[in-house]
Amino acid sequence: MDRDWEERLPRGVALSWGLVKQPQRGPKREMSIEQIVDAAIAIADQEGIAAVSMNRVAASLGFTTMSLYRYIPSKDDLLLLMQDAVCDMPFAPVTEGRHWRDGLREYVRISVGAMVKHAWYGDLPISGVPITPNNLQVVDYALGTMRELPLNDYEKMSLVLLASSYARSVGIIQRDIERAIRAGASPGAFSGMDYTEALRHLVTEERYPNLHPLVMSGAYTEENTEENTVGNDFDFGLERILDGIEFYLNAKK
Amino acid sequence: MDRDWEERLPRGVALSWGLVKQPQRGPKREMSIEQIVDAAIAIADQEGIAAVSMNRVAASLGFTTMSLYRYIPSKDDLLLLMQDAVCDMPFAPVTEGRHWRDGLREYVRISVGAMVKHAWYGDLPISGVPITPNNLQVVDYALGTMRELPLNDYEKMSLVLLASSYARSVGIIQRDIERAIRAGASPGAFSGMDYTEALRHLVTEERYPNLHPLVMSGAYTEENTEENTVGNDFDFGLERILDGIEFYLNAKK
DNA sequence: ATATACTGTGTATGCAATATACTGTTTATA
DNA sequence: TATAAACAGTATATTGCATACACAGTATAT
Repeated sequence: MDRDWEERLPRGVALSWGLVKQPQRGPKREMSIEQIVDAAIAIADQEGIAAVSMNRVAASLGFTTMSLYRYIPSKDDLLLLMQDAVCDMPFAPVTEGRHWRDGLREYVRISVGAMVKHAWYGDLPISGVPITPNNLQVVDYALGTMRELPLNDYEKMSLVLLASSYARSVGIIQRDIERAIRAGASPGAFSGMDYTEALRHLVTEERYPNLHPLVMSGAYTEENTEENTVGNDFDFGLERILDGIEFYLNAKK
Repeated sequence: MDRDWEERLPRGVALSWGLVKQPQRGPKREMSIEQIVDAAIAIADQEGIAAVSMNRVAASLGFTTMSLYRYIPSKDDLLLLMQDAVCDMPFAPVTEGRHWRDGLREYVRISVGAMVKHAWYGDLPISGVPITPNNLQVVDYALGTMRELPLNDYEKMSLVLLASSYARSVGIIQRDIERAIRAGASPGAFSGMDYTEALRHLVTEERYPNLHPLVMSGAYTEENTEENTVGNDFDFGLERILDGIEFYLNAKK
């Protein structure tokens, strides 16, 4: 009955698992961790992660700055909880006969969606392997898509890493595109578009022989064309990942 | 001869391209941007990105805090320059007959190496598509590995995104592993190892049916085994990416 | 009943980024 | 060559932040 392992967890992580003992005496609490995290997320959604300060969050709930520290021991822990909260994603329950490719596609699609909805998510660093509950739920879902595949644990983990890192990158770019559109860019003018002209001057053929043609054609800054919608572009990489997995599975047989 | 595009660049980006005009009059400068960035990187390498403050950097060079602002307009810009400096990577010059798979492997290997060397790199968010000179050099190199392949620009960009995002994720995990080892973890005890025991209690079979077995076997927290070195594990995902590309190339023929 | 563990608050500290004003220096130009 | 303009590094001040600490009031275990 050793509970040593609880103490070894970082405070914020312990909080995320609900491992911090509820107080028995004293006045009733007027807030909750969930409430605080929700308030912080609301602020971040509207004004960016930089607008999230302990003061700001507390004020938005009608309390003083220091009251938050009765619930969450530090701002870093608050950010951790925000991160984990975003990982509470609406994955469809796994249906029986679903193909693994469809499952992984769904996984990436939902992940990207969450990152677009919470644009600040990509601004928080990934500190290491997920160890918070919702984040692990995401990993569990991803693993679930590969349940029937003849792969060992290490292979599966490696593929989860592959898919999730791709989702993150795509999520960041998608977010930037939506930001640019929302900021009033003409529809069809995208992400790096503000810099397209500058890059055409700076990315010289001599110094960037391989990149140069892509900048000139507009492919680099993701200008939309008839044959190449951004969405298709992103799907392309995902399909290559899936192809790679499929190829490996076939080779194993 | 319109130079409008220069003004439209963010200040830090303009700096990274050396577009800011050198002063003509006044006293000789006693520092340089390069010097400042190097000093900041040295601090970050030793004590982490949190230790990098304008005051700290200036003091390490023997100047006052405010003197830095004569060179770099804001701390964010300094971080941007640090990021770009790390992207000055020692890619081997492209040899003629090299196979594209070897090229992409090299690309990922060097990228991961840079992230391990500068552990803080993964703590800086990716703000969007690369637009600084060294970062673009990295992109150029990655594109160069695919020079001979019958792919259009969008396909190539998508694959660069795929490879670089994988490199970043692996780099972060590798860094964590090295950190843990350096922090005195027994060799063979890795990344999430401090939390392994906790996760064994928390990741229940009911709630995490797919993840549970991996946590129990130690595969999730990357415990090393005879058949599965961490290095091999990381290589695995990369080979699947390469397989996916190869599969696609063959299908096109 | 009362000591204890808690609540939210008010105040204080220290650090960080950065604006602004200052003194002294170099150079273009009148 | 004189001198004004543009710059260098500095000193000081402002603002906002995270957070420690002490307080007054409140619920509960003993």
